[in-house]
Amino acid sequence: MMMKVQMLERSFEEENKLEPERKTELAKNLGLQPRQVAVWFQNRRARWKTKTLEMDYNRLKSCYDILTTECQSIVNENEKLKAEVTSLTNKLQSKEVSENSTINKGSSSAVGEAETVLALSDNVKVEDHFSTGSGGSVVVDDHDGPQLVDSGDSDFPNDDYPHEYVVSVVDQSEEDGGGDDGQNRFGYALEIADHHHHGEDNGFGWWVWS
DNA sequence: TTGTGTTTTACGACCTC
DNA sequence: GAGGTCGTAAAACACAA
Repeated sequence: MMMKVQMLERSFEEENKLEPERKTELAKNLGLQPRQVAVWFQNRRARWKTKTLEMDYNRLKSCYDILTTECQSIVNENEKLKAEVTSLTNKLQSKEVSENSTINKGSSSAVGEAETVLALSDNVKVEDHFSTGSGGSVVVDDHDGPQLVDSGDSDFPNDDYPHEYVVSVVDQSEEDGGGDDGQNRFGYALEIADHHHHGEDNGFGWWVWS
């Protein structure tokens, strides 16, 4: 009996579909009914499919976990940079105020100029402090996640961050208004997985991870 | 020994080529 | 119509209590 199963397994490894000739030959060699051989192959294919689905699930899950961690570190970095922007903006404003008071102590003709400078400084936008003039990349945060506004001269190290990666982040926040539920993250993970690990179909129905 | 969970075998219903 | 998948019942098996 054990021998028969081993032979069936070997035959299944060679080819998981059963042609009529092979079926009758196997049945003859094993002393089984052709119907039994056919049923055995049907059940074996079902078990194989269940197993591959399980493997696919585990691979996707681990990929998702990695991407979730990466995403969280990017969010943390973003928070750090935002805090830095706030701090530097405050410093700049207090410096401008102290300079104005110095001017006020001077000639009365300087008062008008100081008022002009103050008025201008009030209109300065945060983004302006980052602007490099023309063609510079600016990352703003009016959604939950970072958005690449102008990729013309981005500071993203392109070798380390493939295009698909950057575009994916933008697409997600635009589509759902910056939502961050599990489903969107999962879609994101799948997308990244697809781009990063485009292993070829090995004929067994599961991915090969590079 | 027995109750319980898992695996294997077999079958019917339905689908595809 | 042959042969595939899918869902499921029943038998066989493994194992803890």
